[in-house]
Amino acid sequence: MPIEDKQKPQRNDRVTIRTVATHAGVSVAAVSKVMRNAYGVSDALRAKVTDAIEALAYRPSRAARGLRGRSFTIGVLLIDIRNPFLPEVIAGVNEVLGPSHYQAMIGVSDARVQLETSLIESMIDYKMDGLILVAPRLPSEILAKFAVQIPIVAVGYHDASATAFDTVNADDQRGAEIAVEALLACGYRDIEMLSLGERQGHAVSVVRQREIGFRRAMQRGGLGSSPAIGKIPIASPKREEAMRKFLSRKDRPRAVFCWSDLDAITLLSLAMEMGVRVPEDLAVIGYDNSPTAALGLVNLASIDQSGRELGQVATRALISRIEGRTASEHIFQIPSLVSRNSLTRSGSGTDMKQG
Amino acid sequence: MPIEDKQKPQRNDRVTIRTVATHAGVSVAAVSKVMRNAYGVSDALRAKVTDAIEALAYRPSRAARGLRGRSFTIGVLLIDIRNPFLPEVIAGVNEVLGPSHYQAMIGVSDARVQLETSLIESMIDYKMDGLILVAPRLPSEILAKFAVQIPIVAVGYHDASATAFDTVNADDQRGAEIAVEALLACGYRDIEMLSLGERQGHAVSVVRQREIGFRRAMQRGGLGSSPAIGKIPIASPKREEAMRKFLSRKDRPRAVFCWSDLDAITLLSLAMEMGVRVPEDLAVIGYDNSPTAALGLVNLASIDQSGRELGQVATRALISRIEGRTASEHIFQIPSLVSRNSLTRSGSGTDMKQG
DNA sequence: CGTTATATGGAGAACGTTCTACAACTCGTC
DNA sequence: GACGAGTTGTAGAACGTTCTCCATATAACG
Repeated sequence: MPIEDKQKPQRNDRVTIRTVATHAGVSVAAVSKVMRNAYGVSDALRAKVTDAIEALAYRPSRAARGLRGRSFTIGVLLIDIRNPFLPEVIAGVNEVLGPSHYQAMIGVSDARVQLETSLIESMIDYKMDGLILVAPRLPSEILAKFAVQIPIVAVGYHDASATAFDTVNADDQRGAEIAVEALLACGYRDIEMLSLGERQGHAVSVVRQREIGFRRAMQRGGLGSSPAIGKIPIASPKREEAMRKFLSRKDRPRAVFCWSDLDAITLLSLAMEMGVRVPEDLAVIGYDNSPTAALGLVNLASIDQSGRELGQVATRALISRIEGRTASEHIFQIPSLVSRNSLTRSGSGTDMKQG
Repeated sequence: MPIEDKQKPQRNDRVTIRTVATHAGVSVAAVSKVMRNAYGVSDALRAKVTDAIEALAYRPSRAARGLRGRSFTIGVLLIDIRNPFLPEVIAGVNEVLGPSHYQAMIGVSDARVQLETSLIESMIDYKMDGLILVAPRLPSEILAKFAVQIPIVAVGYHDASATAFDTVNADDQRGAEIAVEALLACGYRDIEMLSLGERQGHAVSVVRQREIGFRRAMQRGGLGSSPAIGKIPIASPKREEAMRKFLSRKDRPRAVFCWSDLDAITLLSLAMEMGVRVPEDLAVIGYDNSPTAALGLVNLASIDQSGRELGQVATRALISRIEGRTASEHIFQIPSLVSRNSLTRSGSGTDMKQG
């Protein structure tokens, strides 16, 4: 079949929408229409175009797409890549995105507000179609401002009053309550929480929510109106120092609830080094049910909040918002207890999962 | 009837390069020149423009930049986000990128060749300036084809003959030798390796390189011409089953070298469950020196290959290639041994048996 | 037949940058 | 006062899409 040659020198070897149009003998607009599944395309035209796309192995430029329309990319912002809980969220995101035509690009902010801001801006500048922010540090007003420019779903960010963006959370208050209830059920009364020492107490953060749940459950259990909450710094040398201090305290509590498995596991390790027996001298319960906690060597009881599901739900919410939903959604999941030997010597040592 | 993608992008009065130009009373080209630090800009002009940029909080659109020039973004492709070694690489990348004007965007391929290809293509389509591929699965010819379109540095990919792209590796052969030498130095003679059971043996992969080093060191130590190498599948249920089988073998070796801490740590856990004492009954040495290995509870001897440094070096290599280098570079780092209790009871006196 | 509605395809203006080519202006220098 | 040589700024053509009109062909109807 003769193809009309427009004498247009193809200096670049890249296959563009124009190459496809020429090859199929149709207009650029027609190809674009087929690509976008737009209205007003006959079966014959569609066939011609898809054949040409196939033959030329055409891939639309995301950069050019972003300039005008959608880029079919969603950005995921992680606060920290070393916390083993976060990869689970990514896995969930990818599972939902897999069959769709969207792709995820991940940025890592390392818990620095400055970098977080600039990554969000970059993602907007890339004309990404939506953002999933995992445990962002920015205040709600700032997020709301960004949300005007791009659909946003925040995970691990407790602000159910936000109207500009969606949130997806495990119920961290309830999770902490479950932890305390489990300790109480084992007969422990002298209970403390080891929380995270952040510079500014971020009311929306999962950590603060867990503190609230801890306090409520303790009060409900009749254990004082202001139960003890210790703060462990995030930086490494001071972090272990604080834990050692806790472990060697004379009035060390009988049981401890750690805000995260990360801390609980380090605590377990230090306890072993210092000859503090777990659970005989000190019962420990963590949060996240990370893979390391499940190791027989570690055997850490933990609150499970399925990062995978969180990622899946967040992704679905984001897509629905991209496709036009405007009312904000705030989704909660209920965490559950995974009982292991650090809580009580339970005989077999196999996992016991309870609602 | 066809489904039409409908979207109403909010009309946003974005600050563009044109806004800045008008505000500063200069041309668009002048602003672009200042942005790019190009030649032929007077101090007065520069001052006017930077003031306007500041006043308007102008951010250039990466999408538009990518269409014409550079996007100042580099793509990082991770084979798997759950392996705790990989976050270290990212950390190294971010450290080098931090002070520069480049930013990293990460894609996760989940070890699927199909997804890996499409992510690389996406990153090219985004007009990213360069790619760091961490332990890619694609064959060298394919990578070379991509490398024509975009600068590529492969990490954990042994192909020193590649001319189209750079490689950055720890010397995995040497690492395995060091592991065997350490086991020999402890007096163990009956040594096996537990390697990864991949579908197609990928000669460029770190795993195969470690097998080569293992064989060479064993032969050099006079321990047979074809030492035993077991294969552990990657999928979870079969994986533990294979390890249990190994641990309960009557002719189980006295010492084992695992290709990765991931496997070594699981092995340690199962050994404890099954009553196999480490190191008394079985000495174990891993690879990667991951944070979990360093835990007192785990205390796994391991070969350290500093993922952070690998990330840093790869990033510097990529930037130099983006800035014009054309000859390929193949960089090696020498790994080192971190001795811990899983290798030999070394005096710190920690007990592997929990309780 | 003429008129109108509908279905299909195309022209061409955005989108926000980069960067080449060139204009204008200042200094010397002969 | 003509002529380079150098310096500083600008105009305008890409880049590869999307998407709003608009043109044309066909069908439906009086």
